[in-house]
Amino acid sequence: MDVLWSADRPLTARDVQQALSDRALATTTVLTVLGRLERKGLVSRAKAGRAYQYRPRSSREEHIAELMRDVLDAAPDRAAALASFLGTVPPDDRKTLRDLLR
Amino acid sequence: MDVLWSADRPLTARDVQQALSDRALATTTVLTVLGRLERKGLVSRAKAGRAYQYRPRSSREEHIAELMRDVLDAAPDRAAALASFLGTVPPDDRKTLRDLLR
DNA sequence: ACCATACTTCTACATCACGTAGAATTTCTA
DNA sequence: TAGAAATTCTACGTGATGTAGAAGTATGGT
Repeated sequence: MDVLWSADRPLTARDVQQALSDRALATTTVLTVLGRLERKGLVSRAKAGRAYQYRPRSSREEHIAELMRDVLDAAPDRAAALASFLGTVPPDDRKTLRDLLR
Repeated sequence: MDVLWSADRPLTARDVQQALSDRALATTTVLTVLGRLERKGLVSRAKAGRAYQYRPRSSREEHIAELMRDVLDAAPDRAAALASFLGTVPPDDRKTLRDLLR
């Protein structure tokens, strides 16, 4: 996902493999992972010539926001959870939120 | 964790087992899980007579807040993640946050 | 039109977390 | 001190994940 999120265009498996060349992954490994990510709805793919091109279904930040929401949804007392959250977060984040909520 | 969080006092393994009596878990099963939770820092225990008593290290809401923070920490652009988060959350939550930030 | 090559799919294996519990050991308490 | 209760150690099945080989399919150049 990091590779796909960092790219500004859809990537083929080979592109991803090259981006991770330090790990020397087999092509099939990359394909397997991309396939699993697709099955989980994190990426979509479209045929482009001989290969598929993969792109993230949502941005990294959207994804993170969704994860945060999922976590929050486990709270019986959402307000208390949010209060605690504000407490553990750096002041900058509180300022960001204040501005966004205006 | 749900059992421990719902209790207003430290619980022994037997207490937990009884609280989950519908699942008919073996005592050792409960002990194993409590031990793993302790290893992960989610609960602490203190000897009380023959048995240990377990209690959550933090409240459910504190725990949830920490998880949210962990997720947020994975964002390179925290402000964007927070903005997205506010967008996926119900209006009530936004109001809660507005009030808390005042 | 054909074949080598690139790409994909299917299958597989190791590892890890987790739910579950038996065997063996320790420790109260009557 | 003996028996019951509790803990520890070990273990097994399952599902997610990282990894990749074998085999099938399609593409592009000649």
